[in-house]
Amino acid sequence: MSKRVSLKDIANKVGVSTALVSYVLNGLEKEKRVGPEVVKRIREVAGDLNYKPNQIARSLRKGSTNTIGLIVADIANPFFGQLARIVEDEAGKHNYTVIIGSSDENCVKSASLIETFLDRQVDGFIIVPSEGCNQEIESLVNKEIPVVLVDRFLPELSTSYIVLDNFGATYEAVTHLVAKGYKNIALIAYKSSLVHMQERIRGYSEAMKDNHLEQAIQIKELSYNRVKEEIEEGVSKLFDGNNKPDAMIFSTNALSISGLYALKNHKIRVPDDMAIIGFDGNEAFDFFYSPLTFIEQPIEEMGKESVRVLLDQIKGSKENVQIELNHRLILRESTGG
Amino acid sequence: MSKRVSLKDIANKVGVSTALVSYVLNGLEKEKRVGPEVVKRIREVAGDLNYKPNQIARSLRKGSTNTIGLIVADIANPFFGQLARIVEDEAGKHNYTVIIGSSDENCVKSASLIETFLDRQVDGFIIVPSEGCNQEIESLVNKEIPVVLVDRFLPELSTSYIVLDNFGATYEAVTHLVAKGYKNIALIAYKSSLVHMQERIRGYSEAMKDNHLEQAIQIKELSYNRVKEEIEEGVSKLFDGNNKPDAMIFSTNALSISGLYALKNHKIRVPDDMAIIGFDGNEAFDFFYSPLTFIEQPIEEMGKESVRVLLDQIKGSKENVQIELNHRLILRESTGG
DNA sequence: CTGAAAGCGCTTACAG
DNA sequence: CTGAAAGCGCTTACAG
Repeated sequence: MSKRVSLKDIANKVGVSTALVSYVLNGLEKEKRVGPEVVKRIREVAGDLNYKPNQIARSLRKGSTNTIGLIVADIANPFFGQLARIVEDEAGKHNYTVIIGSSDENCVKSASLIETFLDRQVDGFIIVPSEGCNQEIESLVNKEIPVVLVDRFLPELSTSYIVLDNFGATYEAVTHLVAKGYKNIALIAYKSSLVHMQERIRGYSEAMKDNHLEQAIQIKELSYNRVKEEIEEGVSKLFDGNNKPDAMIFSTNALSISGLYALKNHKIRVPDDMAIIGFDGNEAFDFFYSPLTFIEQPIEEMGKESVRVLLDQIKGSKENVQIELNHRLILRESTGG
Repeated sequence: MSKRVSLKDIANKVGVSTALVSYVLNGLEKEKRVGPEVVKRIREVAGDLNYKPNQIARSLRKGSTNTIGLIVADIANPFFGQLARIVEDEAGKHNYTVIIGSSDENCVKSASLIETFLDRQVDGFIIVPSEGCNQEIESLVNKEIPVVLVDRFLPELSTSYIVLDNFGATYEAVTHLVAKGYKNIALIAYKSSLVHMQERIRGYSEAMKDNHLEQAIQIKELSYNRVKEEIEEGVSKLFDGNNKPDAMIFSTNALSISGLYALKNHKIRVPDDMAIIGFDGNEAFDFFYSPLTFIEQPIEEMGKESVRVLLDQIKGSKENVQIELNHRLILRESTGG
């Protein structure tokens, strides 16, 4: 491997110190400090030698790496893939690089990713927090390492975060179904104490109560790691029960997809046997024979804002910015057109 | 921010040199070199102080970063998201971190990502090469920087790569359609000189010829940046033409999805008006009213192999490993069940 | 056998 | 005003 060109190589060739080369190449010569012909010569030689600064050395010296650590639940999940793409683009505009890790909603993996990224001296974190990982994130906060939570937040912790108006999203979903004449509305959720899930559940429950449907409340809470098995079971049970639902709301993208497979297997007709509302956009929603009404999240805004807020913190802002973004309910055939 | 603990802090506390601490903590004390009580004490203090090595300093010193640069077309595309996830997991097992960039099939962006990653001293690259970027990748090869191409390769360059048997994939797709009685089979492709696309086109063409259907060959080549517009146009034209196709093969995941939207808009009935074969698995394929027959790629193997081959190169192997993985044709209703 | 000293490639406080 | 020297936090060749 041909050795990389360093500041020293340029300095030797021009006959000045590396310090001066560094000043010039970083545009800090302040003109007066050095003759214009030397500046020109340094630039020339740097160009000829195709000099590229070694960011690792610079990072060590400056104590910052221009790197953001992004931890999502699973980069293969389209919602997080899209989010990661926005983060990548936004960070890139500001000369930051992103390293990405998938936690699988698992606390041990999250902790290990945080540690790895910390060892690599990331300047800040954007994290989709998993259940029960408060401690790991709290320790970042205590160390005053910039961190922005996204998609969910931890109410016990005082951090910046960007989330959806989860309560409003499911509340509106119920309201829409009620307006369409549905009454036995079930919610499919994850078994999770995380606030985004609790808020989606609360939005559903409150809306049901406000519509005097509390006796029809049915919530199926599934385990993240056993969704496929449990959703089949859950759908069967809902249908064998006494108050068979006439509508279902899925509270995440992945649950929606799994739910659609279950409905397909059970040959349940949408919206005749049952109306359906999904979460997040998804191509599969469009090609389901009865295109899905769904709760749309502003992923782009979510990604952009999280980068913006994080960079502010990296630049020194001590303010916690807590943003709730608005959903949009996209109406289609699965709730009666 | 509480200052990080460094080797020096431990050394001071124990009363030895940082060198010794480094040896001990890296398990290189060779026992004899230092008394067991000192080893114990160093380990103790490191634990008490919660010492974490600074990887940036280590990287600068060692000249390697344990970081892989992964460049895909678009991390938000599920195919690349899944690939990235495999790469992340495999790399993690070997203590490597992955930085990801999306090129949008654009040469300028690819070049800029390569440069950024190079400045950050990645130990090697896994790249989905874009059209016309031979020069950038060639320069990596010339600098003897480990690089593995994935999904596609550049025949002019001698590098390692992991790709699909693209020729075989479309060849079998045609064969299957012919066996089902279809004759006017069209191919929807990208306008691209990249070898994976050319091979898919060649597989289609050869299979058509081998089945004496050369007069029915119809290939629509679309621009990556204008797929949505052009596919509508393309589908319309195919249907207005003299030899209206009775079957279509889509040659990528994204083309398949766009194609399904077009078919839906044009109210073309699958498989009665037209049989369809998609590329890659996709949830949307399952929920299309006529579930799609598709060419399945072994994404997991592709990701694992690319990491394995890259790490071999990083460890010094000079051998170029060129692997063609087998597709599987998954038969479903869109080609007649 | 042992451990202090040099050095990776930068940046910038500070001595002259 | 100028630029040499110190130092970021490690690792390891090498002098003793």
